[in-house]
Amino acid sequence: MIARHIARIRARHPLSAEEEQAIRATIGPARDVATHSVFIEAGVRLDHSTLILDGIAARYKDLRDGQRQVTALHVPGDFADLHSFTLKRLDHVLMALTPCRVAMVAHSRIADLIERFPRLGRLYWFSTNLDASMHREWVLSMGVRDALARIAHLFCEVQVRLQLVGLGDASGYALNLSQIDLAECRGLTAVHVNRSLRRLREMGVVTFRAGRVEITDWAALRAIAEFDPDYLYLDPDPL
Amino acid sequence: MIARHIARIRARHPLSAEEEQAIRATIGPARDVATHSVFIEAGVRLDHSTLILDGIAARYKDLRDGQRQVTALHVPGDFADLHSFTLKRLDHVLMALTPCRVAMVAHSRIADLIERFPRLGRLYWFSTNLDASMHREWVLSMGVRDALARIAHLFCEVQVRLQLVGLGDASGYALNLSQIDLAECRGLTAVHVNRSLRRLREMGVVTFRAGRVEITDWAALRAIAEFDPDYLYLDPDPL
DNA sequence: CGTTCGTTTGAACGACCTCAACGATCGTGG
DNA sequence: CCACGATCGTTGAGGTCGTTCAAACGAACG
Repeated sequence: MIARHIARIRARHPLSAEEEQAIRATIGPARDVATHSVFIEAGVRLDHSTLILDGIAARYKDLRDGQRQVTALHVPGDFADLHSFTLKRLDHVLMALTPCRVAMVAHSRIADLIERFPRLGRLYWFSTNLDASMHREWVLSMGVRDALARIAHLFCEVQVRLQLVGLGDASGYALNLSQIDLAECRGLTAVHVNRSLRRLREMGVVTFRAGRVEITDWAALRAIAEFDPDYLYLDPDPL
Repeated sequence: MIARHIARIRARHPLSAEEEQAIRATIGPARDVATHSVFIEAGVRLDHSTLILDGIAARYKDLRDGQRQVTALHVPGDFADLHSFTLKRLDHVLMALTPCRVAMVAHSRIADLIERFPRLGRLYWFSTNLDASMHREWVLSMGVRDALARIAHLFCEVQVRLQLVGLGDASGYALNLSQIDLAECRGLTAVHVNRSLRRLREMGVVTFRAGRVEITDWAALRAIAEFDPDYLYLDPDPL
């Protein structure tokens, strides 16, 4: 399952066999996390980061009245909280949105790794900068896209990210989230998400049902979202 | 003027005289950038990062119909595009919102610096992760805060960030942006920003006029915004 | 087989937008 | 020095997108 993490890196940068081996050696014990359970609390001092082996996880923050906003989604192969390596504690919570299998990676091992392989340090730095790039695209979505485009954009982003690690295909992918989860990702109410999903379905663009995103018209979906994958930095760069 | 950059770092982490000297040695030539002029284009391969010595700069993205969304604001002492060190090209534009003085820092110098001082590498990594943390707070703002809270939150954030580098005081600070700029930061129209500013003024909380944010009731402003500075990681940590 | 959780739909409301007009300020050029 | 255009701020009226509230339905699960 670490393979997905390696695949994710290789999609953007070459990785030697030696580097791959060194990365694999850092991976600590794995554990299962149940749906909707929090596996990293905000504000707690951390000495490890968490790799998503399987399932979908979310970073979220909430306001006093209980309104919750998901700020990032994580798919298999992603580090959910690599940024805790430098931040030491997080400003948000990490929660499993589906049953997840995660592996702990001690910060001390990451420190050793990047000392021995400084280039991997930059690759991991890149990875957190990629998270930031996705955050910016989300700011753009929440700021100027309407509900239809926001939802469409999320479907596009997840499609690309999952395909990178060998999950899903051109026709769609498994995404076992509730409409409530989607609403919390997009800054909308579940009611409005429901109506927007219906519109997308009736337009023959995409169907979200039974934990699966079925893309029936990729070009249209992309157009509605104004999705430009540039911000995912997919063109390999030697760094 | 580099002093603000040093102050910004010292607000979060200790810095030895030797480290400070090494950082100062990386700073390249400075230049002036006029209001509303772009100093880093999207998609262009970069070999340097840009330090803001003076003035306010913004990262923005826009959609086809011309709708613009600012994804981050930068104050003196900030690197506007340190992330280009690993990303190599940016997914967004960098523009001066007020007359700015900026300094170029060659990526090769940064590479040398962090090779000689690995801890500074982590501090700079931290800095980009801090940017990401602010992005997340912006996602939260755009997702769940209403117009009044969004604007109030921005005023709070900038207040704290400017005070860190010795600009402004408890009563307020200079912020020479137009209401249009503010609107593009908050995903609102200029008209609605205008009305919201009036409300904040009439409530006796904050006045935005003549390029200045005058905070008349910090507690109220903070309450309206539900501003919690946690995400700015101000408690010094040895790393 | 009742309870719970998510989905779906309707009706009414409200926050924010659009369009439009006018005023103030300021730099520029006649 | 004044006229002019440009830019920004301000206000009003009306429209729309998304919300709130409410209710009914289906599926999953003990």
